[in-house]
Order: sequence, then C-alpha cells, then structure tokens
Amino acid sequence: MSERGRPRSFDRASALRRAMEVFWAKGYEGASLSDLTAAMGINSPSLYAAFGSKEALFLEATDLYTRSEGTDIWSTLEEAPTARLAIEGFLTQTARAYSQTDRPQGCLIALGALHQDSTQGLICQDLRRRRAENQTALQARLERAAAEGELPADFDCQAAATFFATVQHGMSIQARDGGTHAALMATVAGAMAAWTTMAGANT
Amino acid sequence: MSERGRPRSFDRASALRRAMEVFWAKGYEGASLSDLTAAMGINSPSLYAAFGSKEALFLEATDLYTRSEGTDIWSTLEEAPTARLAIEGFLTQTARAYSQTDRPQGCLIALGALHQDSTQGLICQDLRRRRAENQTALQARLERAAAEGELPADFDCQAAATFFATVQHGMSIQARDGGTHAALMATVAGAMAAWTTMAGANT
DNA sequence: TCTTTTCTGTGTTGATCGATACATAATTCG
DNA sequence: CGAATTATGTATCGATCAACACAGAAAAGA
Repeated sequence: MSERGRPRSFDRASALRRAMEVFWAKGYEGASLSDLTAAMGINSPSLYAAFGSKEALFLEATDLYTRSEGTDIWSTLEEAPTARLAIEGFLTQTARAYSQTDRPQGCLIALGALHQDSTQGLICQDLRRRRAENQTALQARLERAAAEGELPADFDCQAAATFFATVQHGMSIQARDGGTHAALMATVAGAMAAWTTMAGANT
Repeated sequence: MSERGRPRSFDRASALRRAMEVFWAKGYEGASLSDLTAAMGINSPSLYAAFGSKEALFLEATDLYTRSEGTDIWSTLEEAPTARLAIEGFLTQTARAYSQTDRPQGCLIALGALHQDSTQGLICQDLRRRRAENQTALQARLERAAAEGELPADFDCQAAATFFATVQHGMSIQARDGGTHAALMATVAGAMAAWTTMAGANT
C-alpha cells in the first residue's frame, strides 16, 4: 500500500548502512550532514524525507549496528555451553570485531557520543541505555550459570558483569588507538585470568 | 622582562584551569569558543592573544590535566613497595579520581577526542601519545619488579600493562555512564583477580 | 489524459563555528 | 609629558552547521 507518487531513487537500507559507517567512524557530533549525504549518495532533502532528522538517523543507525555487528558477540555469550566459555567467547568475538581493518575500529555504541550535552541528550541517553542492556545481558548469563550450580556460591554476578563490560569498553579505546588483534587478545587473556580467580581454575 | 604595554586583566593560570574543565566535560569538538570564553570570563580576542588558538589551548589544558589531576594515580604506581600494591593503588586511585562528583567524570586524556579527523589530527595524536606513555609507565613499573625478581619468570609485562591500561580506559566510560565509586571498585577487584592468576596469590 | 501524490535537485535559511579587524584603554620607556 | 607597546571590548569575518522552501520530475489512480 501507499506506493503512489514518485518512487525513491535510492536503496534506503544501504543508505542507512553508509550512514552507520560514517557515525561509527566519526561519532555523532563529528559526522556532518555533508559527510552523511556524500557517503549515502543523496541530497539532504532526501535524507530528511526518508529519516526525519540527523538524530533519528543516528538512532536508526545504532539499531542497525546492534542487529548487524553485535550478533556474533552476543550469540556466543548466550549459546556457549559454560559460563567460562561464554565470557571467553564474548571477549574473543569482541577482539575480532574491534580489530577488523575494513571498518572503523571499536564500538559505535561505546564511542558514538560520550560527551553529554543539552542538544544531544537523546543520543547519549540512547547509547547509555544500550550499554546498560549489554551489561545486563552479561549479568543474566552469569546468573543463569549460577542458578545451574556452575559457579561458586560466593560468585558476585553483578560485580563480574560490571568488570567484563568495562573491559569491553576499554577495548574500544584500545582498538581506536590502533591496537592489533594480538594486543586485544592480551586484554582478553587478562580478563580470563580474572575469571580463574573469581570462579576457580576448573570452571 | 617584557612587562611593557597594558597588563593582562585576568589570571592566565586560572583561566586555563577553567578551559581544562570545559574540555574535560565536553571534549575537544564539543567545547565551543563560546563555552570556553564564558567559563574563562574573557572575550575571544583575549583568549587568542594568550593561548594562540583553540588547538593550542587544548594542548595546554591536557598538559595541565596531566600535571594536576594525574599525579596521585601515577605517584602511587611508582612509590608503592610491591608491584601488586602498585597496580592496586594505581587502579584504586583511578576509581577515586574518576568518581568525584565535583568535576567531570572519567579521564580527559581518554575521552577528550576519540574520533580522528583531518582537522583535529594534532589533538588525537597528542592524546594517543599520552595514553601510550601511560601504558609504557605501567610496563616499566612491572619490568622493574620483574628485574628485582618479584614476579614469576613467565610473567608478560607488556601484556599485563596492555590489560591494566585497557581496564583503566574502560573505567572512564564506566564513570561517564554514572558508575559509582563502588561500581568502579568492582572493576578494580576484577582486575586484581587477574593479577592473582598472572603473578600468583602470594605476590 | 489529467489529477494527485511523492521524491529529487537547486538554492538558501538563520544560527553557530573558529578566528580577527579595529579602535580604545592601560601600562612602560624615554 | 609624549611615544611605543600590549591588552581589551565591540563588532564582525567567511565557512560551515542542521534543516528546509520551492519548483520540477516521476510514479499511481481516475
């Protein structure tokens, strides 16, 4: 329905993907409309007609990012047979994803808009919510393992989730600084050394 | 010498401090000349006469930040009697500094300008250099301990320095997300759990 | 074919960006 | 004192920001 009128001359989905890459590389503030329209291959009126505003475009872009780039990381977390393998896989997938050289390094959700401001409160708020959801997912996975008796009785799932989420955030900055896959894996090894102490060597 | 001409009507040092706080809170891009001059209590011609440009002002501000805000963190690292206490003190001081409520949360060096761009290449480059220096300082402290026979033979000082520096970077984002001192200390506890595995429980 | 609807390209809007021109005020030197 | 020097306030520069007005183009429905 509603296919009347002149049809859109560009592919909305691929234009959104280009926008996501620009935001990913430059952040919300750093990505100008000129950058966006140039990458998307359209003029600004088309952008506003299709997406509404720069803010709305960013929100759609982060949604696409979560659905497309984060799946390997979070599916590994959920599907790994043990909590240890879940955390190790989660971090290993992160190291792999953050060090790909054919795309921006680090995470759009972590780096997209860190400086709260009145004009962009919505953007910061949305990214914070997504980061909080990620930490909650970590915690839920650990609590599942705890409920199944996989972890020691004194294991603090919330503290552990906080720690591993923070390590992942740090890896975004490490990747932005040019950290190689090997360097990111050194961070993963450090985090898993923490696991050994927290949950025991035989988990 | 050279005290001829009309004297400056504001205190350069305290104006620089105000500028540092603005950059700290808003980042390099997010801090406009209006923000800066308003906080510094001067007009833009005075700013340019005293500091040269926004870029030069930022470089001076980061220098002031390193000299004033980072001293507790890095002196603890150097002066602690053992490597374990050095790392633990380094992270504990970080948790304390990043969660102060009377100033911006997180680290100016870590968060000030993460999105590389042609126009601000100098800024990003300077912050990267400072972050690299910090990681080098960590590594040097660990190597000192290793040379004194304090650490196991297979202890990888470079990998450990990478890990702890990355944890600290993550703590900046954690603090920006409103992480409390207790939450930051949970991250510290996780990092020290890694130490126990890497260097043994009795270090 | 003709009307209606929707999209596209050109051009531009007011606001704000970082950075200065210029005249005046305040100081030192001679 | 007058000349030289430096800082200040006002007012503004060209560039760029996000966003939009408008007219023409391309489709569907009648």
